[in-house]
Amino acid sequence: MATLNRPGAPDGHVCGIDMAMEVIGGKWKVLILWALHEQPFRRFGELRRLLPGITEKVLASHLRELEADGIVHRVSYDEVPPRVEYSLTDDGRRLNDALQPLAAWGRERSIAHGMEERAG
Amino acid sequence: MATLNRPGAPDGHVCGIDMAMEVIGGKWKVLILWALHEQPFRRFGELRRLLPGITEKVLASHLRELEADGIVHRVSYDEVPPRVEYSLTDDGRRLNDALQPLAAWGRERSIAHGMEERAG
DNA sequence: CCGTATCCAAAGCGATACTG
DNA sequence: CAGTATCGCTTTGGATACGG
Repeated sequence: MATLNRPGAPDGHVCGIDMAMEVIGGKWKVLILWALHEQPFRRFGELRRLLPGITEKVLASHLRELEADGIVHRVSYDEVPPRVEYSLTDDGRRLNDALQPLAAWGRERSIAHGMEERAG
Repeated sequence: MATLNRPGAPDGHVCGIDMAMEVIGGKWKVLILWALHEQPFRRFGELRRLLPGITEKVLASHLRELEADGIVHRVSYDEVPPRVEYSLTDDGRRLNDALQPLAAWGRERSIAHGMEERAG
């Protein structure tokens, strides 16, 4: 024992968190999850509008990675103009649920820091 | 509504997760938290041994960032040879607690993937 | 023992232009 | 509408050597 789960560690898989971090590690990924969990599905342009500042390249690549990781489901309709719908898989919904305590921690923290600023 | 909490978004601070991600975003940070939560404190060299593959530079800089973020507490004893003890702050313990559902999700996932490999 | 200093490689991200 | 292609920058992390 006594080592954590990095590749090369004698007895890895102790805490499981870095597996999760690899999935949500991209700069915008948790925000994509959040945007998807509010609705049954979202279209590409809709996500782009919900994430001001993201580029098409980054949105597309993050969506492809989340799809490869089984977090996001993609349905492409063969129409003109094109229509593509993104949604969370069951595992994606579980991931999003598991993220909620972390979100709550972040919110508490931003409130506390806001109070500091007003006090200081 | 309808936008998330990136800088520049009209009504940020909706989900709070990216604030948390900024704190735990470094490659080894969640592992450092995990290593610290098991004991009241850990010494520098102890952490280095617990995290096989991490370099001294990265460990030191991650610890300094976590300290600046109020997650880790550092106590330096003026002795020869030097002794420094790192521990979680209260906020660090809360963060670690908030990480547990994510860790559970990651463990379930690695189990599921292991079964796939043995089946395929 | 507990770090810092320096340099380098790789990844990630952003800007822009273009396509089916 | 929903992407892909290309390029360059910035950030991050790794290797190694050295210092209090």
